[in-house]
Amino acid sequence: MELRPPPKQQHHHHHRRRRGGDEEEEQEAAAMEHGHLSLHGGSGGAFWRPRDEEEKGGGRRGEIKEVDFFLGSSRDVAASRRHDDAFRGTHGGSGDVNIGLDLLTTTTTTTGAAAGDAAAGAGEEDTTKNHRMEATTAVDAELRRVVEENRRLRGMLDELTRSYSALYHQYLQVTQQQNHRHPDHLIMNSNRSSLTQTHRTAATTQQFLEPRPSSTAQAAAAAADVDMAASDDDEAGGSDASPSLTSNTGGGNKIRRVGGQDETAAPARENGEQQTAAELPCRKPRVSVRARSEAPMISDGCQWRKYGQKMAKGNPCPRAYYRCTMAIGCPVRKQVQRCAEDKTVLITTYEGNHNHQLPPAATTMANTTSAAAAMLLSGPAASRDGAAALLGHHHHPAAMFHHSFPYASTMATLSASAPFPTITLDLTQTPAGGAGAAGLLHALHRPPAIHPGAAQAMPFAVPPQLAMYLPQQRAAPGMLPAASAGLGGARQPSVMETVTAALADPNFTTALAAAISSVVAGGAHQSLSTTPRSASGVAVAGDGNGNGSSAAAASPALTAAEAPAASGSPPRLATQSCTTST
DNA sequence: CGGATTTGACCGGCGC
DNA sequence: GCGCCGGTCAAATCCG
Ligand SMILES: [Zn+2]
Repeated sequence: MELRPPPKQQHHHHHRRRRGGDEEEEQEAAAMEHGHLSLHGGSGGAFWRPRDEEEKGGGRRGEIKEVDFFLGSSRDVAASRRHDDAFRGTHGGSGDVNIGLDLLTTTTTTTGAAAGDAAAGAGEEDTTKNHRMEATTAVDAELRRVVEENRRLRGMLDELTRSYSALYHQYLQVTQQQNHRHPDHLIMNSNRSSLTQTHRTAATTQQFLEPRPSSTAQAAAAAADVDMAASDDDEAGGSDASPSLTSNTGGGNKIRRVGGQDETAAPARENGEQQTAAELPCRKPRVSVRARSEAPMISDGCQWRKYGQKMAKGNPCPRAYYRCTMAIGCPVRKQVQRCAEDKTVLITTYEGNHNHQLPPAATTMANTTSAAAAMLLSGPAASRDGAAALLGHHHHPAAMFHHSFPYASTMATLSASAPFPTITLDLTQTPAGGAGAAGLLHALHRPPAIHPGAAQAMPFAVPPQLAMYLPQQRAAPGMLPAASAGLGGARQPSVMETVTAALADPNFTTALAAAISSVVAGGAHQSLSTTPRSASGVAVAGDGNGNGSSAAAASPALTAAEAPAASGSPPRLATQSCTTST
């Protein structure tokens, strides 16, 4: 810093560079200072404005679902209870007779005795009463049955959701392993565990992925399952605050080294850890989205700060560089550029994983993207099937995929070219209404390095379902050197299977969730009609909590739900080109 | 006044 | 080693 030349000199790059390094340092320092950084993240998550939901019909649904999900076990009871009440209320309202019954219902046990007394009084009445009694009991029984069933369903749903997540994690894990086949014993371990038990795996994975050494907690966590995961999250939150995590998250970020002087000097060291950690041989995967939009930038639910603009050699239109500002230190970057041929098409490329939670809208997109990525990952064959499925069979996972992920309706392309693997989602050709029809899924190449990480790298969002359980994970996966290993190897098939499963699952879960929630809610049915889209909702839920701020972890569902209170970011673009039709 | 943009310079990688 | 090129920085500027 001292060395820094007069402000004016922009020509002295080395100095500048150095400065850059400093900045980085500063940032880190800042992060550290705010031990509660994680909190920030959490709050951020909280403040995803509801606006997003409002923007989009689908969003709302997601909301609801989300609640249900999270509530999961703890809130479950309450919810069901509520449900019961509602039920009863309805009944009473509808039938006059019922009113009486209702009362009786409450006192079921006593009924018998009471009846007896009454009987003593008068014969006819007695019979009537008996009848009524019977009716009452019958209804009551029915009601109970229904409630019980409802509860069961909920349980199942919960379970499903959980396993799905676990599975997904597993999948990620496996893929990762393959990608960097490094002799890490850890990897091996994780692998084995993954094969054995899903739940456990999830926990393990988390650990594994987790940058910092929290081995002790792990065991417990592993055993514990989801809940444990939550606790881990807390921990994670703490870590978030720490610089290391940040760096990890940044993954690909490279810190610029200063000119010689700096190097010689000690200063580098502090950064050192970050640098090394951050520095990766391979570029992280990217996700790019093509959408029609007049606006200079599509609204993806995140806040971005422009940090550069350049004229790309290929086209007349400049390319703009943005950085995510939703959370301090969020490493995610994106570049926006108009397509040379068709200027109405806006190409947005995302890189990195968010270190914070994303707004619902963003999550939806993220889901779609990740799902698409997964599909692509699964390999050419799978994709082919997928296409076929689109055309007709709805049983096929791919078909479901499209159903659930509106954004997917178009076309996803995976390209290995360039230093980084890139997944491209083409949203330009979709007719507004039809999700299924036009959609086509393409897998062009199978670049060596595509892995779930890519999905995570995804722009808008963090890994969907995972986030919930693996707060920190986002950091690790994305940056792994893709190059090391392809999906290749004997393992591949299993991976594919996993992927398929993963894809299939979400839908099911989603649909189920939608159905249930709508029923429970008694009000919102839209979800059913529109259906699957709700998947996003699910994901959102997961994300919200997942991100790991301790706060979030503490009261996940609540946080997610309530959070969207007030953050005023102006409802910027109407451009949901992506959202709606584009 | 603080935060976001603008914009020209700077850097590292890559191909020649 | 040089120049191109994609990215990034950060001073200057804009804007609410
Ligand atoms: Zn972000």
